[in-house]
Amino acid sequence: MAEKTKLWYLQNFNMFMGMSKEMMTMLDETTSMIHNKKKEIIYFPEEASNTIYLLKEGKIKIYRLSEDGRTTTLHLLGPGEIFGESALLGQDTHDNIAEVVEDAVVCAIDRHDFQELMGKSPQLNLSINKLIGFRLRKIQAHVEDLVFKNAKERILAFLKRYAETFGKKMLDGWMVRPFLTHQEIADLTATARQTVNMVLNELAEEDRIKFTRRFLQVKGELSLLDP
Amino acid sequence: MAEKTKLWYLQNFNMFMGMSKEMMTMLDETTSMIHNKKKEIIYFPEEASNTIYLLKEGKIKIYRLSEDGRTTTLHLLGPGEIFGESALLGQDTHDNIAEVVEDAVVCAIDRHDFQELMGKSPQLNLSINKLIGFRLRKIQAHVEDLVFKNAKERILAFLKRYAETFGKKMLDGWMVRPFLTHQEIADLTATARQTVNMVLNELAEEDRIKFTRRFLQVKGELSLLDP
DNA sequence: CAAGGTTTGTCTGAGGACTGACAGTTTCTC
DNA sequence: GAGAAACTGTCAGTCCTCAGACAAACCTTG
Repeated sequence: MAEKTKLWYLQNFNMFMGMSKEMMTMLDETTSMIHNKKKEIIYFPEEASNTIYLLKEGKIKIYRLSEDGRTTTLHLLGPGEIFGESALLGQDTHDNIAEVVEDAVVCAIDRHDFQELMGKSPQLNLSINKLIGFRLRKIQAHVEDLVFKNAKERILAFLKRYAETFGKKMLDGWMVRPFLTHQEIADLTATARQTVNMVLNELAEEDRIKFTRRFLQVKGELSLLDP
Repeated sequence: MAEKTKLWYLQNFNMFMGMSKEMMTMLDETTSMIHNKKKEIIYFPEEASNTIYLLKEGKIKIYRLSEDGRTTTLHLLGPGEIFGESALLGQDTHDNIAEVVEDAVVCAIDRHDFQELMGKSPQLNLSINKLIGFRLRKIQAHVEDLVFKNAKERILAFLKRYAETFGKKMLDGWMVRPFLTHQEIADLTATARQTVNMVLNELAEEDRIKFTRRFLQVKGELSLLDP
């Protein structure tokens, strides 16, 4: 794949659609593009949040650790999403961990620069509001899942969303590549690794999905993953 | 208690601190003050979200119902808080239920009027951002509690927050009045009513709290409620 | 390509917390 | 103030899902 320029990335960011040329230039001048390898940590809780990140390629997870070392993942983000938004919301430190799940390209923008931009562009302001609204809705749905659904239902719901968000529609179903480890799915659904394993094999048994370490294939419409 | 005027309420809303007199007047003209009785529903999911609400007095809960009639409460709001904010976040319908828990006085503002105000006042814009950030943080903490804590710990954590937020510090501890029903606490902590009952009696047994249907008293510092 | 680390597959036992049931209290309403 | 409705208290049984243990398969990195 040909190397892409930062400007190319910025221009293809939904959020910046309809932004004037001057502003794009300013944006281009004030951002820095960073390549991150899997397992790299982008920020920690308590760390000062002076930067907004735009995810260009790869996947990032936003998660938390408990005192005794357990993990729960709040968001799994893909290309086109923003993170580190605490900086825009009146907090001066992060409260989650952001870690690279798949090698990523990220644009970093200083919070002040970004806020200046926001001040000048009601467009951008609106986009950010929408984004935060979306984030809020997503996590409320997560709470709902945690409370109302059992382990199997949560895993199914997650697989469906995952395929929907990151997969490609094929003639005979959906294909997502690469796939996650069972442990990663467990962290995303607040279940145990063994439970994920069981559910996944059950689904394969029933011929609803096919999976290896490398890919997940849903053998038909995503409604196949409804409970 | 003497009746208070709408303007009085508006002026004492943190969010509007530092707002010009003209804007306050405009606000006063475009809002309507509503008194709501316990159990009244302010909005439903799917309902168009054309209004922002400012809670002046009383308590409101924001919650969800499952298909089979179970309930989980996402937020319990007190005076000074805003709700119905979906309208500001690019959604045209609500996705939760808002219900009065304690007789409430609410100011309703049309979303367009409010957005116009926001456009004119960066102050207000900032306040709203902070508020949304706060909301986001709160619900992330809720997820963390759901995943990492067991039922008893969740109930303890809730009681602590509840006393902190709504209680008064006394010579010998904290007093909150009125108290919630066990079922309401269960809905807030994703536990069963019977479990709440058990934990509450256990705490009273240990002389850490005292409670009736009318009040909750914490017999000392709030750290008494740490697990 | 060998060795070590990581991930998957499977089974078993244990326990936290829910459900249901019902009696006893308190509060509300007419 | 009486009756109904709502809430609290308690117990026993059940079940979901987690935790632990270990072998096998797979990947990756010198």
